[in-house]
Amino acid sequence: MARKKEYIEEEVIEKAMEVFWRNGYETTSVRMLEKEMGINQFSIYSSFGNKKGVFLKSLACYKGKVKLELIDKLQKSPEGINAIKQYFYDFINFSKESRTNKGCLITNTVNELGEKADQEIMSKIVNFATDVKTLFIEKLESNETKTAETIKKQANYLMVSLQGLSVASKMFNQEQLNDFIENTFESL
Amino acid sequence: MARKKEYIEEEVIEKAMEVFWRNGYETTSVRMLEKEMGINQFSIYSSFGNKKGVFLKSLACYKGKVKLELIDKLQKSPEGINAIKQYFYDFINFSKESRTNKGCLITNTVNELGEKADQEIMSKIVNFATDVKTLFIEKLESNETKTAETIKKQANYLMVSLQGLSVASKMFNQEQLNDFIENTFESL
DNA sequence: ATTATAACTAAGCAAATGCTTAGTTATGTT
DNA sequence: AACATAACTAAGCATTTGCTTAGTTATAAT
Repeated sequence: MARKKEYIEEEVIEKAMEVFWRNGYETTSVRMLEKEMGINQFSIYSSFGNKKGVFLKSLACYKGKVKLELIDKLQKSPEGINAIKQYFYDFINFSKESRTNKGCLITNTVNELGEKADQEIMSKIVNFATDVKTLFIEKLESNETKTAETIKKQANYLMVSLQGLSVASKMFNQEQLNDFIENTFESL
Repeated sequence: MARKKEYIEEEVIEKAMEVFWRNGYETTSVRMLEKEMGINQFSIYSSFGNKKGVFLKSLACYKGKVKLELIDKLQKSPEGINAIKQYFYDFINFSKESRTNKGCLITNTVNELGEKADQEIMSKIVNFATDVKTLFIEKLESNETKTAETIKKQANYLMVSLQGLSVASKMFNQEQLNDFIENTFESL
């Protein structure tokens, strides 16, 4: 009946995600997306509605990538707290682009948009954070001597620490990041 | 000989700093600065050269404000590690604007611009971070049982933790932030 | 009072922003 | 082969971006 799409939406969104990850939401222009995604603006708007639409799909794509490269490994690991520690180390490599780091797309977005972030964007972010925290709690529960209160507190601690790692990876060297991770898990 | 300025540069820069702090560098437009600083674009450009010039002065202003409201107190405190802990708590209030937090302007900037930040901006940021870290080291040294190696590691740990607190304060509640701070200082 | 100087106002510049739309091309069904 | 449909190209829209400039107004030394 009609012409076929010359691109695969999942494929071009992966490219878009990379751009947002590198540059942030506001700094990424539709022209940049056009170039990196390799499709015309018309196609972008007909597939994803608007710039925010592209970003929302990019967040979903990021989530998928994190699951595949980080979450699954953590979930499968027989270790408790050490598995989370490994997750911290893995995250650094995950976010590494050449010499420096791009941080975490979620953390980047929170930091950029803060409270004035769009509803839909914010709920996707909170959603993601909750999933990670839940998994951390599961892993912390493998130590049966800890009370529920302790586990809750430690999960909060780890979540904030992870945010710190994301930002710090952009300006601190590997040694400093290692010092951070080692010290972070010393008290747990 | 000539007309007098109708504004005080230090005063209008304080306004500019607030805008950059709230919105980030790229998202802040010269029109926004014009409105908030209460002076015409001509005056902005004649006093500060360009947008980057305004930002550099804003960073200096921020540094002064941090010194006055946070650093001085830390420096004067007779306590060691507990003074740093208090610094963490004080920082949260310092960055608080109504309900949510603006984070730390320095951290915000690192996170936004990352490695592609302008030379001058980056050196101002590194400068600031070094000063804070030096002070942390001084405070850690008040415990004479710690080796230089331990102190170095703990200072790195605290610096990254502080970044985490900055970002996390934008989306986490007070209880979660408290859990973080308490746990952070547990191992020190 | 005249004059040189600099701070002001406001209009305007090219380029970039997010998004749209008129017109063309390919595709599967009849 | 003809047709309906949707994906394509590319030009264009109004608005905003950082920055400039022509023209006016206030100031202080002469």
